[in-house]
Amino acid sequence: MRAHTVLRRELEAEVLTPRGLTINDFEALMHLFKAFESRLRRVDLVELLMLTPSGVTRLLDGLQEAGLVENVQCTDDARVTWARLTQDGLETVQCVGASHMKRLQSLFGDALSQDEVIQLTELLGKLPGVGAGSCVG
Amino acid sequence: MRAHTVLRRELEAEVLTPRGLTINDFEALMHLFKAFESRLRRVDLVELLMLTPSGVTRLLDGLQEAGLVENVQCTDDARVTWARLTQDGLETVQCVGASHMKRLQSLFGDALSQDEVIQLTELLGKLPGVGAGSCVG
DNA sequence: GGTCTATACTTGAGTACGCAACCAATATAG
DNA sequence: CTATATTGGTTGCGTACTCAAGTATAGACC
Repeated sequence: MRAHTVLRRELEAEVLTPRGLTINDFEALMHLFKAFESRLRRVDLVELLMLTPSGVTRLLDGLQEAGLVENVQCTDDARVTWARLTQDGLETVQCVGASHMKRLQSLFGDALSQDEVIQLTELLGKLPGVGAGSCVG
Repeated sequence: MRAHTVLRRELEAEVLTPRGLTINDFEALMHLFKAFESRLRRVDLVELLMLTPSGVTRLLDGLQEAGLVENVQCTDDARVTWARLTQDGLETVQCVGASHMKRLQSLFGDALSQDEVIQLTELLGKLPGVGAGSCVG
C-alpha cells in the first residue's frame, strides 16, 4: 500500500526536484501537454490531478511564477481562465517526461517483468478513480 | 498510479477522520499493536511508516496528546524513548482496525475478484520498499 | 582515558496540500 | 425580468509533512 511513496520519492529526487518541480507540477504539465491547444480549465485539473480547487489554484500559481504556464481568458465563459503551457513549459515537459519515463521503466522493470507490469496496470485500472488518463504506466 | 489517493481519502473519511485520526496515525497504532510489548522506537516507526524522524516525532506528539500512546524510557540506551500503546490506544486500534479492514475489503472486493486481490498483493510486494510488514492487504 | 564518528531524537522554518467560506458569472425557474 | 441555484475560481487558516540544523548518548579506535 505504500509503494507509491517509495516510487514517488525516487522519481522526485532524481528528476523533478532538481528542476524545482513536484509530482503534481509535472503531472499538470503532462495533462496540459496532451490537452487540446495545450490548455485546460482549473476544474479539469482538479479532476485529473485529484486535488481540490484550492490546491490547483496554488499549483498553477507556482507554475506561472516559473514561467511554464500562463493564464488565457476564455471568451465563451467569463468564469473560466485557461491554464496554457508556455514554450518553456512545453520544452520542460518534453525533457522531463523522457527521463521520468526512463526512470519509471527502470524502477518497474527491475522489479517486475514485462508481463507483470501489464498485469499490474490492468489490476490498478480496475480500482475506483484510476482512470485511463493516468500519466504513468 | 493515483489509486491510493481515492482509496486513502475514502478510508479516512469513513472511519479515521471521525475519530480524529490520519492514515499514518492509524498505521502507527497498528504497528505498535503488532510489536513486542506494544512498543517501538522512533526509528522503527520511521522505517515502517516511511516518514522522516521529525514526522514521527510530531505524529507521536499527537497520539500522546490523544492519550493513545505514551513514552517509556529505554534503560539500555538512554537515547531511545519507546512509544507504547496505552489501554485507550489498544481499544482504538482494535475497534478502528475492524472497520478499516471491512472498508478495505469492500473497496477492493467490489472492484476486484478474490484472485485479483491476491495477484495485486503479490505484484505490489515485488516493488521496492513494499515490505511484508504492510498493514493493508 | 580522549577523541571521532554514528545513532536516536527534537526543533525551526518552509511547503503542499485540505476545508470552509467566499465572490463572480452562468443557467434555470417562476 | 427577477430570484435562486449551480459552476468556476480564489483566499484564509489549519495541518501533516520535509529538510536542515541542532543536542545527547553510544560505540570504536588510538
